[in-house]
Formats: sequence, C-alpha cells, structure tokens
Amino acid sequence: MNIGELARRTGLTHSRIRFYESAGLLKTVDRRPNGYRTYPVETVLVLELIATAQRAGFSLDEIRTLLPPDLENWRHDALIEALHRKVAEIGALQTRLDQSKAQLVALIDEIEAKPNDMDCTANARRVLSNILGKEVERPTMTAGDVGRRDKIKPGRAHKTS
Amino acid sequence: MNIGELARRTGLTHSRIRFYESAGLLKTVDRRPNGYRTYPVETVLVLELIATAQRAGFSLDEIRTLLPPDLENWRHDALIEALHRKVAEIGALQTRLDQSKAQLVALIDEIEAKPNDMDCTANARRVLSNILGKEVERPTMTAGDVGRRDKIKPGRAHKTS
DNA sequence: CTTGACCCTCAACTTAACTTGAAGGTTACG
DNA sequence: CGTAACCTTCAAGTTAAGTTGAGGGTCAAG
Repeated sequence: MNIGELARRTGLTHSRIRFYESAGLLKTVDRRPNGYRTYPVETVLVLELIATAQRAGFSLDEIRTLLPPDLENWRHDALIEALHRKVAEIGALQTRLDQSKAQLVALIDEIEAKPNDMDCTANARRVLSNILGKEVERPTMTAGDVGRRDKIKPGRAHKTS
Repeated sequence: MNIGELARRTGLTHSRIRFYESAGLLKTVDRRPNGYRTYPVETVLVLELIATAQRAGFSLDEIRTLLPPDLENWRHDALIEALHRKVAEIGALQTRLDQSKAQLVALIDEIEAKPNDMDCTANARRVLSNILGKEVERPTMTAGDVGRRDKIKPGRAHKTS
C-alpha cells in the first residue's frame, strides 16, 4: 500500500511516517518503479506498536533498540528488562508528582490560612519563608540601599555587590 | 552583588541567570558604571522561587505571569487559581501514568505467561494481538506476498498497495 | 491537455530551557 | 606588564519529535 493509505489506516501523518523511516524505526521500505514507497500490511501493526509504546512513555530511541527486525522475533530478555525499567521510571516520576502535588496543596492551604489580623504583605513573607525554608528579611530602611554594603570581606577574588 | 556571587549563592549558572533576565523573569537589572550587573539580595529569593516553581511543574511562561514585580505584592486570586489548575494537571498526569504502568505490568505478565506448549513466535503473536487489541494474522504463504492483494475495493481516489 | 490527488526530496522551522563559544572589556595581584 | 578571574554581548547550538514549505514528478479522469 502507498503511504497515503498507511497514513489513513494508522491515523498518522505522511510526514510522521517518513520521519520514522528516516529515524530507523521502519527498516528499508520498498519502492515502486516510480519511486513511491510501498508498504506491506504489517507496517500498520508496527506503526501502531510504535504509537502505543510512545504513549507508554518510551522514546523513539528506546523503541528503536527494542523493535525487532521481524515482528515475531523479539529480543525477549532485553524487552522484559526495558519494561521493568520503564515501570520503575514511572514509579519514580509518580513519587515526584506526589510530592509536588502535596507541596502545592500545602501552599494553597497556607496562603488561605492567613490569620485575620495579619496583612497581606506579612502573609506573603510568612508563606515565602515557609516554601523556601528560610528566613525572609523584611525590608527595613528605604528601599534602594539593600545589598549596597560594599567593601565587606575584602578577601581576594570577589567583591560583595 | 555580582552575577558570579549570585550564581554561587543560588547554585544556578551565570548563563541561566542571564537567560532568566532576558526571558523577563528578572525585571530590569541594575548596572554598575563598568557595565556589570549588580543584584540586590532579594534576587536570591526570586531565583530560588523560580527554581522551586519549576520543580513543581510550572513553565517559565507560567512563572513569569505569576511572579509579582514586588515579592510582597502577589496577585492573590490568579495565584490561587494557577495553583489549583496545576494540582489538577498533576492529577491528570498521574492518572495517565497509572494507566501506562498498569498496561506495562500487564504486558510483562502476559509475556511471561506463555503456555509451555506454545512456541515463541506464537506467543509473540498472542501478546501483540492483545496489546494492540486486534487480530494479528499469522503469515501463511511465502513471505513477500503479504499485502499484495490488489484491486480490492476499486472505490475512487486511492488504490490499495 | 488540464486538473486534482497523489507522491518525492531536502532544508528549515518549531518549542522549551538553556548552553556554548567567540570576541572582547575590567579588575586585582605580583 | 602579564595573567587570571571576573564580567559583557550576541549568535548559534542542543534535544525530541515532528511539521512546513518549496519545488517538482506521477497518474487517472474528463
């Protein structure tokens, strides 16, 4: 079949299919005398497999190294190992996401838990110091002089401000 | 302070800090007579805040629209809303990851659950047909003729093969 | 013979978030 | 004075996974 029909059957674009070929995911494609690419039916499966693997989080690079030249001759051990690795990777990502989410939720709570008698500015400082885990100094003197403490620590190789 | 010390204090690279400035995250930076950038101490906080927000999944674009010109004057409502949106986004991503992970685990099981009396080729077909949710025809005749069924459905505008 | 639907190649563009490099000014030390 | 450690700008490179466009063949119908 021509690339147009393959595209229709798989839902991919022409350019994407050609790109996969150039990326080495599609092993030498046959040509008709006029130069048109011609594909065997299995190619539909291969492309669907690629798309599925991508959705599962595999990069094209990973997919290329795992895809066998022949759909029925998988490198069994490497495949199983890659699947396990990917599961672990997803797990790690989930852990990070759990943390991020918890942090965001905590932040929301904290912002909304402003004591009635506290003004917004003070609350901003309070929240800020909490999320960054450090003291946030309140600007005391006329703004513009903050950080203008020159000549402190004349130790070699770098000045402060 | 100079960019070098800011970099040391935040753990970011010089180039990254300059990049943030050019990306509009750092509002006009003061210069010394010699052209060197000079930063007030708060910049350390701003940069740490940016890094933290990034870790939580915010893009620089999002961060820019949320960062107030002044660290103590947040756009409260927009911020809260953005935080809620991000939490929801993370939730959606987690759902997708759960699915991917489950699919991968199922795939591993399936590959390893090959009946003793089935050969690898047949198992590959079985597994393949399961993950793609369709029948995978076994190659019957001499390979090379598969998909060469011409002239079926002569419907206008595109030929098969 | 023209029109329209196909197909081809190859280079350049896209996005995000930076990095790298070239070319050069500034400052401090010895 | 040299040199090392700073700092400057600006352009171009990086990665992934494609997309877009220019310029040009092919093929069947009317």
